[in-house]
Amino acid sequence: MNGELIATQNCSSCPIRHRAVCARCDEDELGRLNEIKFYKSYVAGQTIAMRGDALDVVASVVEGTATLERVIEDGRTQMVGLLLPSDFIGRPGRETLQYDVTAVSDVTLCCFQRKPFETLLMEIPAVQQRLLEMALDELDAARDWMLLLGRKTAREKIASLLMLIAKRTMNQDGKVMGDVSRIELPISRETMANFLGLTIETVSRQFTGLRKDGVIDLDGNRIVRIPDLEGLLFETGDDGDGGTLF
Amino acid sequence: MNGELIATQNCSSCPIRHRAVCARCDEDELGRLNEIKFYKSYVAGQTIAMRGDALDVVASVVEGTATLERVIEDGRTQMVGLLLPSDFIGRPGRETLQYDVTAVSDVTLCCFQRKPFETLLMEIPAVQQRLLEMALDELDAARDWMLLLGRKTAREKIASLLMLIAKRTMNQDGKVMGDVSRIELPISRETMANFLGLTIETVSRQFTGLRKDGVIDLDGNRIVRIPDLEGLLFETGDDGDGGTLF
DNA sequence: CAGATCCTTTGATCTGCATCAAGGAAAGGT
DNA sequence: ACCTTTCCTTGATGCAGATCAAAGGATCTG
Repeated sequence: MNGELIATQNCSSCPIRHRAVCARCDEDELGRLNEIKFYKSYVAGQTIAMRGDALDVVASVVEGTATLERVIEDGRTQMVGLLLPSDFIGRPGRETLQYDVTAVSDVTLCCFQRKPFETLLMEIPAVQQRLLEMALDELDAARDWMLLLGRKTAREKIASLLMLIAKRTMNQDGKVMGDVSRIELPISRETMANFLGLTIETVSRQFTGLRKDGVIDLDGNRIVRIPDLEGLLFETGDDGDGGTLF
Repeated sequence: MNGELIATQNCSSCPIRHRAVCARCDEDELGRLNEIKFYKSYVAGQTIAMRGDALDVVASVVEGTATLERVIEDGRTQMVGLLLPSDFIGRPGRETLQYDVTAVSDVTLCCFQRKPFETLLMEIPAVQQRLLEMALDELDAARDWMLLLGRKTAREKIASLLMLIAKRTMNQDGKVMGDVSRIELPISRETMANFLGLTIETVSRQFTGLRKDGVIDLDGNRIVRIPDLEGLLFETGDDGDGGTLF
């Protein structure tokens, strides 16, 4: 990782402490995490780390969005993880990174040297427990994602992605965050394509298709209006009882 | 879960203890796990549990193969997990099951009531740590699987599956287990199709295609001979430095 | 503001896999 | 051994999405 080191802050001021690794720690444990942590920031588009890199740092996303991607030699790329604030990068007990990590927007990471972090892990069960919870949540999300990649049509894939973004716009930390019928796409057509296992042309065509069918309105190419959320949900092929994808 | 209760065995005789949840426990901790565990067995094809079922039991696979699947209302089915001996079913802290669980072969499970298991989890860090390790391994496997589903061709999917089975035939618990050039497929064409996001017809055609191209030999429809493992690896589209898929 | 670069859309065409349909082979039951 | 059922293969056809190609729109730069 080659991002710029910005500052060492107190963990109690860490904006993600309530959901990230330290969510269950007491003050003493927070202090111990503080001793080994530091912040790094990256600009949009920057490569944070590449497959094969030595994994001597693990980190939590504090701000911004990053992606995990696997790439085949001929250039085919599949996104395998979308990292949002509080998500974790790297895993204890592994020496090298398995994926390319890229900053989609400007990103700030809260980093820990892996070795001392692993030591803390053994001594603070609350962190271990929190990591297990996060890993299982990600596993559920990955499995919903596999259903999407393996069995959904292009239109269903796009609709699922829109629902996912709509849900997140609506609901952040359990708080309703504003008008669901107007959502802003935080990622480019190419990023969507790599997320969904499609080409950018197909993504674009599906957007115009959904617009022509009156399911969505487009305002520029980053703002989507959804007059009828139920109508969109119907397009996803989901049964409505809610997957756990993000 | 409606399998037949067979016997309560001592955990130290549990055939999977070296890799499963109890891998890191001392004798005292094993004793505590023993108090709450019991075995159940299922016959090939039997449904072990269904999406939406109350998750009051978690379990380790002792013997046999089971699958996790997600199903859309119209019948489209995607396998999202292949459970082999030592793999874990269910997750602490969740009330209902997210997937259909089916026995592919005859299956024996080592079960724990979820509530007391969760209590033990808080008290025995070794189990917590082992679960985290297993969850992270599964997450890596799921991500390789996503690359396969999203970006690989039918032929590459089949080749990847064959490599996966070959690797496992070759290497079980670090021990070389016999001739790699002759592998037995443990699953039907339909199961493969649901694994790979294909139809059974396409799976079948790809097998005949690989045979006609001399990449594999078929002996019946469950025995595959691979004269040239490198040749098969080439077909997978992988770069050879090894994913972690199972 | 002109030029360059990047992102997105749209069109034309192609193709890999799905779908529909039928027949063969294996496995299990009586 | 025969019937039934399930699994697998093969063929014919169709279509969703990829590919190839080109032309807007944005955004950035000097």
